[in-house]
Amino acid sequence: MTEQRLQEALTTLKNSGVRITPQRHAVLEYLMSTMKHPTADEIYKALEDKFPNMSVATVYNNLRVFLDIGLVRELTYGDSSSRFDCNTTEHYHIICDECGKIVDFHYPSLNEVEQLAEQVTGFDVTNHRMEVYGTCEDCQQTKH
Amino acid sequence: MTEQRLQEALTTLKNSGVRITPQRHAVLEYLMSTMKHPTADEIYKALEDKFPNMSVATVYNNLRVFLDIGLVRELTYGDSSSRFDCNTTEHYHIICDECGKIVDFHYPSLNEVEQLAEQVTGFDVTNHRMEVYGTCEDCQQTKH
DNA sequence: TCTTATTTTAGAATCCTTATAATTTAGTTT
DNA sequence: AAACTAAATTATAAGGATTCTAAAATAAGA
Repeated sequence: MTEQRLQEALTTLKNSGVRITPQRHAVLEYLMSTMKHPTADEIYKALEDKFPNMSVATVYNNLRVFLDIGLVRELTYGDSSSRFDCNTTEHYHIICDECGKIVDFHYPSLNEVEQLAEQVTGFDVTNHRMEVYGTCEDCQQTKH
Repeated sequence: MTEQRLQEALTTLKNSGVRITPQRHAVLEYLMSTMKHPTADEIYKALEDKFPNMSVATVYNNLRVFLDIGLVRELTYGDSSSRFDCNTTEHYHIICDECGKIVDFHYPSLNEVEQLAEQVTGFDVTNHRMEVYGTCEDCQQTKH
């Protein structure tokens, strides 16, 4: 399943004329294996055992390549560094104010939002993003 | 109207034990007078005629104070620097992909989103934000 | 007016990200 | 299988946004 997606992604890379290097493969594999939405630095640290000589620049370079091809999405919130999400299906994020956990959040179409926005503002709308904030179940329990 | 809001904000500051300095006043006044959603640096530049000796740090310090008190909201998008919005009423933003313009966008309650999110994820939801992207009317015309 | 805690200032420091230039390498061609 | 070449990696420097620091200035109360 994850393996399947990885193979598809590798094919997409090849078709785009992008070489498959061990580092690139590892970054992609890590992104696909985790449910977290890691920062560049988290990816870097997660792979430093396997690739002790890998440069942070390599992580950034590859994330940029994946972004350009549409294999990942960049998430920017208030905190300092970007997070990366390789789930490219339509979904939103819900973020815990306490622990910072980011959870994928699916629900029925909000496409009418885009239509409504077009009517109200006259924009030619291409997409939208939404984040919901709150306290996750774990942190609700921890709170006395 | 803007004057009214400014007075209210100043009162809020006083009640929070925050001193009203000329620089602080000017930053707040500028934020309230513009429909743009300026960056810290834009505010700094806009005030450099009035306050040639003001430090950028002062702008950042004051924005932080306003944020803590809830007088402004911080908007973080993909681009490098944060933008600040002193419209604290419920609204969303629609952003032009071409020129970067940010327009306030009002429409009927999306509170059901928060309710639905609670049901699906078990989070205790406090708020949400949404950005819609597209091409504004000006840029649609410019495009041949 | 005097006092003091807060604010401002200038500049250094930090963090995240991108640029540079030299070295290595993936993948094709011979 | 060896050679080739464009692309990728590396280490490091550079960049931009923001925060920190310590000294000087000042708002607002006594």
